Amino acid sequence: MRAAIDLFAEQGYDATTVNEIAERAGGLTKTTFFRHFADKREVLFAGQELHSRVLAEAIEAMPEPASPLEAVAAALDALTATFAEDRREMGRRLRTVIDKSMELQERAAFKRSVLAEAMVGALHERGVGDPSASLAAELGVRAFHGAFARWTDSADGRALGEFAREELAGIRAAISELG
Amino acid sequence: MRAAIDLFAEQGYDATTVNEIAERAGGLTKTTFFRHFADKREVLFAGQELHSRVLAEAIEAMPEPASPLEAVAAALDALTATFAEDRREMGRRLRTVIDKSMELQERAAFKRSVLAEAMVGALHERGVGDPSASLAAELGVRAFHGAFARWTDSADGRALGEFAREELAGIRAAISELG
DNA sequence: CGAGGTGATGTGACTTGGTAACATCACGCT
DNA sequence: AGCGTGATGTTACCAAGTCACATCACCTCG
Repeated sequence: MRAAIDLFAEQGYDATTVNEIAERAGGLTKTTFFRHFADKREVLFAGQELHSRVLAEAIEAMPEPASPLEAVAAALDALTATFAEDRREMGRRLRTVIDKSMELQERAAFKRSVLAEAMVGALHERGVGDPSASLAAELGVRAFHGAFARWTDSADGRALGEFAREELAGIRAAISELG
Repeated sequence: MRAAIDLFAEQGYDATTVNEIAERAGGLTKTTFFRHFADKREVLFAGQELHSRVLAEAIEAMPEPASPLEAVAAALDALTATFAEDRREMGRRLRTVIDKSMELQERAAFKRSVLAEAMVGALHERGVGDPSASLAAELGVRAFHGAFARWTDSADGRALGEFAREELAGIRAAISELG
């Protein structure tokens, strides 16, 4: 993964070949790469099934009298807590690489929808119906996304969770102005 | 496009080759296919730049004292008006094909985000800030998506716009229950 | 009527992502 | 010493996508 992101940053995603990545990652080959990652893009998004699980479990673990948005907020707390400060720089580089490639943006959009889907499932478990469940989930994903962007761009040592809570608060406030 | 959707429905997306599509579309070749569509998936999503334009222009054309959600509602009216009844069956087949392929779902997610981005841009033009603009846009996209699904599954002759207005109303109602 | 231009298509060669079958090697266990 | 097992390599293959060049139909203009 480090080899890949380095090469993507240096030469761009399209100009980088899977063989190059494998080679830089310690003299490996294409075959080995594809044993670890389903496709070339996935090297930048691997391990997100874990994020889905964290979100879903946090929602399911929420004590009963909780509103959908409260459950989602708890899920964001659980997820953001897994992002230590030392992943911030890597996240920033990741974001700049993704921003330059439509293919990668496409995968990112899909991954966001998968995260949302995980939360929707968990919310359904607790009896939240649609469209409330999808709505709460999408707002949560949007909050996380915005928080991640601000976190990776930030210089001070504020934690990702702090940004996420701010984003969610901003969203809740904006909702009333929608008309 | 018809050849492609037929083949995808018959054999699945992965099992269908671009050469087959081109061949079925009147004895053409791979090369010609790629002159019309940027890639294999795009054959199912071509022409959506038009949708983006319709949405954006409707929002920009909205008289001044309109809330973000009112503008988005107008945009949905404009877009849904372009979907005549005779596209319903095609839409249904499109949806069942996409539902079976992760690759196609990925492209669909991306296209949704592009539509949302178009509305965000137009809302910004009229001075709507963030996160209100993104929020209104995403709700609009979600409404359209839900409406499209119900429309393609429906048997009666109700128009897509009718479903869209219902979806939007449902979303507005659900917002207050989010907590 | 014929010459040249234009747009859509075909051909062939190429790169790369991605898959599959089989071979190899290192390691640990018994 | 021998036996699995997991990670890797090799080779061959298919299909997506690109590119340069050729062809053909059709249209227009002199």
